[in-house]
Amino acid sequence: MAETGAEVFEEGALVGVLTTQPLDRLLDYRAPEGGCVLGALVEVPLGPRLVPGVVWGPGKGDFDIRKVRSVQRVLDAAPMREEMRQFLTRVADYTLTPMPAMLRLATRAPGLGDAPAMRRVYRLGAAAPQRLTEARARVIEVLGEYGGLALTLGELAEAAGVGASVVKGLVAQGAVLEEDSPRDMPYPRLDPGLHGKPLTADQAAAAQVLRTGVEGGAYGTTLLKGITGSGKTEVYLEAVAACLARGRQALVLLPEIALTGAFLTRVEARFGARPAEWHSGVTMTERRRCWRMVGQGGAQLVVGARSALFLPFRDLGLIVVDEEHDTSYKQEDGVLYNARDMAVLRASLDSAQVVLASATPSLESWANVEAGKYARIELTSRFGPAVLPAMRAVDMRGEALTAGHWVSPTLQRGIAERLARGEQALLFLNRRGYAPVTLCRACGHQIGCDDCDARMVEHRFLKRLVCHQCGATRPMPTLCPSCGAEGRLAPVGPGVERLAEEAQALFPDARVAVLSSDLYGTARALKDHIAAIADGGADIIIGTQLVAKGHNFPLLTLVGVIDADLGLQGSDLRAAERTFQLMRQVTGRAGRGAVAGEAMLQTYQPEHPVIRAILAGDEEAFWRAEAAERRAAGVPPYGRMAGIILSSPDVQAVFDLGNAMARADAPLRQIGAQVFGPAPAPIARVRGRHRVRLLVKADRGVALQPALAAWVAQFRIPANLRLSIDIDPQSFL
DNA sequence: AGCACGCCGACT
DNA sequence: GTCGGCGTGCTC
Repeated sequence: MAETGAEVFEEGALVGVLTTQPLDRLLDYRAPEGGCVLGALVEVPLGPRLVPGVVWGPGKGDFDIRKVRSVQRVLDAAPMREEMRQFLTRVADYTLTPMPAMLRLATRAPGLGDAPAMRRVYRLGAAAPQRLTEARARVIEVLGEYGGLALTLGELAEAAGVGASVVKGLVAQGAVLEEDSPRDMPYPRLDPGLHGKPLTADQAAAAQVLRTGVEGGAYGTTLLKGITGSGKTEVYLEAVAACLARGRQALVLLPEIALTGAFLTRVEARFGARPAEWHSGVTMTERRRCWRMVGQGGAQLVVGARSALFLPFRDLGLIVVDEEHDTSYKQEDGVLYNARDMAVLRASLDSAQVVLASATPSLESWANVEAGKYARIELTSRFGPAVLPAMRAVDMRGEALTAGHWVSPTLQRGIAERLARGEQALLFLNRRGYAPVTLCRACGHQIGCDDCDARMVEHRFLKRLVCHQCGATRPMPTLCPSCGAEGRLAPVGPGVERLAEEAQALFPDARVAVLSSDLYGTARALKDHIAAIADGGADIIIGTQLVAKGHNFPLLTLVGVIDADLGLQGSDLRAAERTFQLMRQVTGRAGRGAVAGEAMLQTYQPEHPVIRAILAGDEEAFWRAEAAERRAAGVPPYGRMAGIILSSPDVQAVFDLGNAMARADAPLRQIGAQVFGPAPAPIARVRGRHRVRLLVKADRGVALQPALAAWVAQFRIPANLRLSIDIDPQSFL
């Protein structure tokens, strides 16, 4: 496993090349003139085209030797390191992604195939200028001022206030030298020795623990927990400093690119220069520079989005995953991976440390701490113990609510009180899906599926109840199966828009604002909107989890959680987590605002342990109750799940294949896994493609991926049908 | 992924 | 008789 130096293939030797073309195996080529090393980035002929690839190993020699062609050329980039090749292989195995797609992720640099971009620069020459005109003198003066620094023609002409011809004239005389230099410059050195903000004793102790970890030079993961204002960033920047001081590279992952600007400024204040940046908002030129410099060691610190995990670091010593609980770490990048988990994998291969920072860690990380896999450091607030909002449950079984309404009279009175005092109220919807749950307004009974733990939802067109887990349907009953009340069954679960309408109807004079990420084109527009609202631009705010992202609302004193029950029965596991996190974040602000906050949780199950733990504000109790729920249901992190999405313009085709897959489940039964579905996917149609979802549930510790691969391999997938596998899906609707 | 080859309908 | 539809198959 140790890297055998630089393994060299002599010219003409057979090499196995992994290309970015969707072929499921390596292709044999002959090493080019001058040979090539293992891991070399190359360009190979494939049919009529040239495609990028990586020399992955010796050739197998099982292909007609007369048809083997030669590697066209070796690209001018650092060869892919052994750790990186292993990382790609492991991520591919875990996420069941074909290797070419992994390679595309790892070579997503613009201009990779190009020769290193050069630019023409100008510096002072040896010869003295003839006929020293005023313009010529200014050029010489500017070049003198900039010392040895080379300027481009445009920069020089502008600085000297002359035309390009003046410079060219001086070049002709030899008074100014014209030369080519690489366009991609190393990033300015960061100085880990500069002094950071003074740390409290608490923070200094935490920083010391992280520093010790980094200095050990081995793998380890630490959960760094601390509420907003507890100095998490300062603390992990100390770990970054220790890493840079050892000469290793560091990576800080942020969940949203909107957060990078502020973070770069903090890095500059701490280390005296700005680090490399990697995310979708960065220009092509800058990306190329970042990718190359990371590979050459000209970038010490990268701040970026999740795809930065696939940059070609030479010697990565530390990965910080900030806001590790954030769900945007798991998203489609062509490859479905969870950046938090893959950061841990990459670090373990690179003998690097991981710091997972969050005020409200994910249950997965909490469970890993409990299991002894991660260390944990907790920062207490410098403002003293957190002040929780006054929280109480609104027992919805006793509230007079008509169908289609969600704001209980109790919550309504609370809102009226706040509005009268000129304060703000937030109505919080903690769910992601769109399907409402069917429940009895008399007793709170939720109609569940006979075969699953999931609740059933009303399908408007079919006028039947549908289980969104397994797809089973049954007629809509008129009587409650539990208490027998007639006509009290209703679909519950508003969308933000309908909730906003209801709030406006209840409070005609109030200004109602909806906060939803899909309502705004850009992150900037959204941020401005949030700032305006926080400033008092609205009286009632309707929002989903988005609101819970670290914005300060000084006027906000009442939070109403519309349906605190969602998620208690497994439809969206993280709903309870989000409710709890919101309570924490409101807490974080209450300490700073002048007025005490209040929270009302509308629930049909006030005695449920998870609800009780939220109300008690007892974090450990909440985690334990939530962990117990999930353990009992056998869902992550105590069981394993995979979602399979089939999509095609042809509805019949997706259901046919889905049903066939559900029947041919022998490979899954072998490992004791179960298949549910097919059922319509959470978003049943996307851009004209019908989507169907199957869910696979297995015990923890079984080899799920090989079984899934064997299961899927039984079928021939028609050309216009796409099958994607989502390991560890975020929601199971 | 491309881009070939290959076997069945409406055109000069 | 051909031009062309995109369904299967190959690319080292």
